[in-house]
Amino acid sequence: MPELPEVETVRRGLEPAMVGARLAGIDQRRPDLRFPFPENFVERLTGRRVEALGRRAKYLLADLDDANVLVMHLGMSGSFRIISGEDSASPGVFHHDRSKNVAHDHVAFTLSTGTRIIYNDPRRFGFMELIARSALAEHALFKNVGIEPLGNALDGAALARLFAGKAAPLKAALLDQTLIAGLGNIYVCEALHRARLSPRRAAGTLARKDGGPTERAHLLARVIREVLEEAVAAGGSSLRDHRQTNGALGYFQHNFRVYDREGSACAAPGCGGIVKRIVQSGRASFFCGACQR
DNA sequence: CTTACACCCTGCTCGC
DNA sequence: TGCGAGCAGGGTGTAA
Repeated sequence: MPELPEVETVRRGLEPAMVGARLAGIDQRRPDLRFPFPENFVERLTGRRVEALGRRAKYLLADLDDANVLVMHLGMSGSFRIISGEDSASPGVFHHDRSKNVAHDHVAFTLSTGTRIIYNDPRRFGFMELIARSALAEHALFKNVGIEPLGNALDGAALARLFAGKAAPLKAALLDQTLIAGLGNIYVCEALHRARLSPRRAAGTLARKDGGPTERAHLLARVIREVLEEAVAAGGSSLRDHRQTNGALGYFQHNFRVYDREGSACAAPGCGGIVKRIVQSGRASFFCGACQR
């Protein structure tokens, strides 16, 4: 489930349970996910206190009291759930969720508070890494990561600067994590619809000849921020993660205007177009051919 | 430098 | 009902 809003939702759900607690026990149930776990993963984590839980792009970053950072990526199918403990229900985190196949519970953290936090990932495209905090920014995982779309750095001028001269389609440019970090397939489709921009349009067309932003660049920057903020407020989108209880998690999927809505009427008032599905660089793009240009 | 594509892996849905 | 094909929210490595 994880694009920026989903990862941020998970972060907010885990934060009250994890921050301030020690990792009293770690149950690592296989040697690898997408990549091998770090050497001595269990030994290096046991007894560490979590000082903060942050997010960069689609990565969760747990600051530890030994100046290392536990970096966690959810891949396509990763999720965390919280078992028992004193914590209250938290959005974005599965509590006592029986819909998860425990065969895919790959890591379980037992906290000093008694709470257990379990990482489940059927496809195993996620991974965990331990990196010295001082080396984080220059680490291969992060040195080329682009700007945060919810930070102050994203505006029309930034988009124009990043996209100037690019022949690549807007869809590909927005998915490129080295330019803007955290957007994924859903929110790129949704943002482009809100900006009435075709996913096939060349990214460079959002910059003027002098490199400055066009009106469309300002609009796109604004709607990217808007759709991400709305999705975070909704607890992200839950597509294939069926929840038994706790309606607090992820209802932004009900607000999709184009994603996975091929054949539906365009949601734009008075448009009358039909949502189309095309494939761009191997991934589905949903858009209205009538109002997105 | 681009851009395109296969691939990693499991599970679900759809059409026959 | 069974079965294979195709597809899925991500990222990387390779090739052209």
